[in-house]
Amino acid sequence: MSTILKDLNEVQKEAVTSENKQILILAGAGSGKTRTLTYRIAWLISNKKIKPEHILAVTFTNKAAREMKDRLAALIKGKMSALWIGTFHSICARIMRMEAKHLGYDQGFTIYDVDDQVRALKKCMSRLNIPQQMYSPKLFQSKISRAKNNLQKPADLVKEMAVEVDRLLPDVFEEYDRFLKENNAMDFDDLLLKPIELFQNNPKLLKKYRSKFKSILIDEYQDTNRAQYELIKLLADKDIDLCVVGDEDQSIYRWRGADINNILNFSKDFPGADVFRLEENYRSNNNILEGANALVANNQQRLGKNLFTKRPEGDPIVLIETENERDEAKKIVECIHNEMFSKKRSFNDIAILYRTNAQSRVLEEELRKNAISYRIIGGQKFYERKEIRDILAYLKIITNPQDSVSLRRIINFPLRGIGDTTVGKIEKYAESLGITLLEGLGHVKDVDSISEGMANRVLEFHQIIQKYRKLRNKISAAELASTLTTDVGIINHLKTEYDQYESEARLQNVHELFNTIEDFTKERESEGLDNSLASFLEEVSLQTDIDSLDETKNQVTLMTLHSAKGLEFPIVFITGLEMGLFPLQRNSADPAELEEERRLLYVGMTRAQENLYLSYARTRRRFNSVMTMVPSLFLDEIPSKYIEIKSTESGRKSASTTRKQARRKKMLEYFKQGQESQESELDYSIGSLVYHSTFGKGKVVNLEGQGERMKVSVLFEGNIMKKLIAQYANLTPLEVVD
DNA sequence: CTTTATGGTTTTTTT
DNA sequence: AACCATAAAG
Repeated sequence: MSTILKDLNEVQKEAVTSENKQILILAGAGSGKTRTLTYRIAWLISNKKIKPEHILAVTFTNKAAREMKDRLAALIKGKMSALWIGTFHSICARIMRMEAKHLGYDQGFTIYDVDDQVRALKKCMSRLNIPQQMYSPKLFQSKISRAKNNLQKPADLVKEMAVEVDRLLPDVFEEYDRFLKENNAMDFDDLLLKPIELFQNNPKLLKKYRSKFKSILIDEYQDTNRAQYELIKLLADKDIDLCVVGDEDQSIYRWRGADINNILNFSKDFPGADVFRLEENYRSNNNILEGANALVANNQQRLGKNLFTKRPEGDPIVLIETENERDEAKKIVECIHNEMFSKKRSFNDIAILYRTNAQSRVLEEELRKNAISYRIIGGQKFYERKEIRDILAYLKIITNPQDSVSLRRIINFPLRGIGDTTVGKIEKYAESLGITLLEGLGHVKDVDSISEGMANRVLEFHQIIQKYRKLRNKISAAELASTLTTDVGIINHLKTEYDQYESEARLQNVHELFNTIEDFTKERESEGLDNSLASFLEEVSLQTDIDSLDETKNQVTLMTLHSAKGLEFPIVFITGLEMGLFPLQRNSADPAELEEERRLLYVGMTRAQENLYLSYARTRRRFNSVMTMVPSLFLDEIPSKYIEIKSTESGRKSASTTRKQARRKKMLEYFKQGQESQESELDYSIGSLVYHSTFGKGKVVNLEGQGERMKVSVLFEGNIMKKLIAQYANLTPLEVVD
């Protein structure tokens, strides 16, 4: 172990070997915080003789957990499978799997994601006779989630008369929780709340876990919310080691309930705690780091620190000024080419970051046109694709027969002639008897007003589900998924209901899913861990996009700034630095939110090791109209001595002071009148060539309608004909050929 | 009763 | 482009 300590600097070493019961490590970006945390765990095991099964380590992503586990295994050459390491959500899910019965849940409970939650809420609203046209289920979803994150129960919410939605909220909330229980389901927030409830009501169990986890370590502490904080307070008794690591300047999840005060007040919460500051940055060149430091210095809510680096000055930060989002994408491609040729970089070294997922499309198109291979994190996730969700719904109802949300999703998919009305009748019948919807299907013959033919179709479906419920413990999860998918007719549906192009893509996704299930079960088996279907579904529900990032492929990475947290790249592009977009419009009014946007940029900038590019566009297509954009105020907060401007045309390089003045003036105008200015710029003509991001090159063969409602018929390569609505299709005109 | 066609709406970030 | 709600068709 002593040899290992050589890899650490003085402060890191002190933090790793501190004997204090409570430790706060304030670790700036790139200061080796994950390293410190990993080494502390190694030190606890090898020097303090704490067994891995007595250590609980919380990371922000599953990927981080996996990496830390691997590093540990290499460091101390011990078996790490007994170590409890994962995200708050996955650790809580694991606890709940074991203790579910104490809260009246079955062990096979389903985890509802936002989509499931909204479906559940719709059902609850109709039970309460609340019209969905007037109140959106999504609004209730976010309000309930917020309440749960703040540890509020329905009764804690005041029925304020001011807003109608808030008056209805407690009732909807209560009904929703009841619904989840009936369905043996928990939403994301419940995963954190239920263990708290469990520990508060069951001192014996709390004691059990307190003696299990002798040492608790938490990464990214600045992004913990109230519920997570409460859980830590419960578990981290006085004689338990608690070590938290974080950076208040990188707190970017306020909107999700994260409370920056958790880290700001740690020393008050745990008087006598040791505080260590890791202030040497090993990642970024000096220009980048100083630029980022200057930016974040504009925030009030921070403990303040002096992050420095011994690395070289490096190249200045490059600011790319562009005309519009397409121009922005083209300039970025140009810069990528430069980097590739002049510095012999590979695609792997490059990340392009943006504020909103919607910005990725144009970037993707340009990259594709230029044969630059890329991967995209987030946006439409693999497990959220329709065909995958449908198969998962089948698997969910097989592991949790109470789950009516999943059942409703697939009862008529593929189409088998069982419509809403029939389901409604059976549901009513089931509710009156207090049985589950699935059981109700079995008794469909007892329901009046359902015809014999219909009842037979329902029974046929019921039998197929029962058949696989019986099979579930006899054959492997992968085998079950694949035979089921064919058996219920999904494969056939995918083959026949889509054109060739789409059908192939979707079938490929389905096979990828089967492979994933197989890999998962085999890996879990070899580690001697739970490899049931339920555990696979849990893993899927809690997976983040970043978790599937495969760094071995040579590709440019595209993702949101939020997803980029914790990563680093030699070259980073941050796009769309415009008022209203970054900082995002609705966030700039509230000073606290503006500070969070600033931290988000800080996080983005500090991902870069050697080269950092910032870009903005003068006009941008947003919400279906072209808007005039004003450069982000954040650009003025980075001192110009760190910046080199790469202007678009005519070398319009005014002195920076005049530029600033102009920008301020424009900003004022912007705040006064909001933003608008539309241009209609859809000019396609019959015979012109266009490019589409999924279908490729094609030729316009017909036009219908005018202006916003114009429809374009395009014949794509491979004789695929598509009729597209011009304003949404996002077609790129190619050179016109006569 | 179910299926299909149509039109309107939507986009902030995510466990 | 995907999703929903609604209306008309089968």
